[in-house]
Amino acid sequence: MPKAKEEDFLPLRDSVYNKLRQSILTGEFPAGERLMEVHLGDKLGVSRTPIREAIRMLELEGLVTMIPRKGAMVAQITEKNMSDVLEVRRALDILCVQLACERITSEGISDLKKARDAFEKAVETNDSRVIAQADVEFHNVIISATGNDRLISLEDSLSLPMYRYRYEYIKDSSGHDNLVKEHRRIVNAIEKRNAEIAAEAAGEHIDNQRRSIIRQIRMDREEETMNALYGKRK
Amino acid sequence: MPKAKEEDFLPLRDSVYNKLRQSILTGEFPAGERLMEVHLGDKLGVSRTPIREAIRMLELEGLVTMIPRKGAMVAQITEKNMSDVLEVRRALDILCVQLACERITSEGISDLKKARDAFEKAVETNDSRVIAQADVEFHNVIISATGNDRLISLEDSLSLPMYRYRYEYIKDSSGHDNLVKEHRRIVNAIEKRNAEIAAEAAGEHIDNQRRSIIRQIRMDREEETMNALYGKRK
DNA sequence: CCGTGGTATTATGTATACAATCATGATATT
DNA sequence: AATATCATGATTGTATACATAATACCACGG
Repeated sequence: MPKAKEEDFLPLRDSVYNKLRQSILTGEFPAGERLMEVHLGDKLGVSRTPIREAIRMLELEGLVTMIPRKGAMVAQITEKNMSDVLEVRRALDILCVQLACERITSEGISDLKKARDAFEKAVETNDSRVIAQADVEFHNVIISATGNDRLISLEDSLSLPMYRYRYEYIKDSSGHDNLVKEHRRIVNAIEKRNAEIAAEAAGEHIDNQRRSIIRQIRMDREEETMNALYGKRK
Repeated sequence: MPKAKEEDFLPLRDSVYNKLRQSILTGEFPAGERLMEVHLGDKLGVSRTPIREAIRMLELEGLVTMIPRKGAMVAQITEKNMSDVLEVRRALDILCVQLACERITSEGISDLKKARDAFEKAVETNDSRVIAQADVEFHNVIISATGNDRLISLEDSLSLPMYRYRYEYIKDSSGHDNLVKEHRRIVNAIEKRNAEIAAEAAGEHIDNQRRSIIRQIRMDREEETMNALYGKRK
C-alpha cells in the first residue's frame, strides 16, 4: 500500500501559486501585467477562489502589487526596489556563511564540495540555464547548512525577485572565472571554519551580483525609454 | 471636500487580519488554538471568504500553521523557532544601525533623540506597556532612517512573533537601566556616524533580548509540563 | 474641438452553496 | 470486552451568485 496518500494532497491554491510564480519569474507575465481573476481562472481551469488565495500569497512575497478595488498586477522592478532587496540579502548571505562555518557537518562539507564541482562543470557547458541552476544549488547547500528554518525561507523569498535577472547576470559575468574563484574561496573558508574570510568572500560575491543586476536594470529602463520616445513595436 | 476618500477603504480581509493578529499577539488566542472559519466568521460578523484570506496572510508571516484539510491553528512558539528568528533579527538590526549611520538626516537624528528621551521618560513610569510601546517607537525611528522599504517590512514581520513575549521581556530586564544605557550608546554612535560602535551596541542589545526571551520560553514550557503532570486548572 | 455627465460594462469584494474529507461515536461481531 | 466498521456530523476546499465600485465609452452641450 502506498503510504504517501494524505501527504501528496495539494490544494489548488498552491499549484496555482506555483504556476503564477513561474509565469512571473520567466517573464511570461511581464511587470505591470494585470492579473485578472476570471481570466486566470479560465486559463487554469479553476474558479476565482484559489486564484485569489494564490495572489494574496504572491503579494506577501512582493511579486505582485495590489490596489484595493482595482486588482493585482505583476510588481514593477525598480532599481530602488532591487537595491533594497540586495542590501538585505547581503547581510543575510553573510549570516549564512558565518552560521555555516559554525554548524556545517562533515557530510555538509562533502555536499558543498560536490556542489562546487558541479558548478565548475556547469560553467564549462557555457549554458546560462545550466550554470544558473548549479549556482542556485550551490547556495542552497550553504543555506541548508545553517539549520535556521526562518533564514532558509527568507533567503528563498528574497531570491525570487532576482530570478528575473539571473540569466542575464550569469551571461553578463565576463568569463565566469570570477564566479568560480569566489565559490572556491567560500568553500575553503567554510571548510576551515574561518567565518571572517567566509563573510568577506560572501560579501564580495553578492556585491558583484549587485553591480551586474543594477546595470541590467538600467539597460532595461533605457530600452523602455527609447520605446516610449520612438514608438514600440507591437 | 475631504480628499481622503479612496484611500481609507479597508477590505474586510485586512481588518480581519488586524483583528486576528491582535488576538494572537495579546494571547487571547493561545498557541495551538484552532482557527475555525465559520466560528470566526460568526464572531466577527463576516463570511468565510475574508477570514480565509486573512488566515493565508497570517500563515505567510508564520503566526499560524496550516495543515491541508485540517485547518489552521495558532503557531506554537518553540525555542528553536524563536532562536531562528532572533538570529536573523540580530543580523538585520545590525544592518539597520549601519545603514542609519550612513543615511540618517539631521531631522532623523533629532527624532532619534526625542525617541530616546521619550523612552527614558517611559521607563520612569514603570508601566511595562508604556515602556514596551516607547521601545518599539525608538526602534522604528532607526529602522525608518535606513530608507530601505524591504528592510522595514521584514523587521516588522520578524518582530511579530516576539510581541507575545515583549511585556515579560520588559518586566524581566532588571531595573531597565541596561536598556537605557544601550539606547544611549546606539544614539551616540549613530549621531557620530560610527557604524562599528553602533553595530556592536545593537548586537549586544538584541543578545540581551534573546537571553530574556529564551528564559521566558523555558519557564513557560516548565509550567506547561507541570500542568500536564498535575492537571491544569480550567 | 473640448469638456462634462451619464450609462454600461467590467472586475473586485463578499456571501453562500455544494462537494469532499476527516473525526467521532455508536453498534455489531468476534 | 475489545476491535472493526459504518454512519453521521463537522470542517475545509472549491465553485458560483450577488453587490458594489471603478472604468470606459458615448452622447450631449458649451
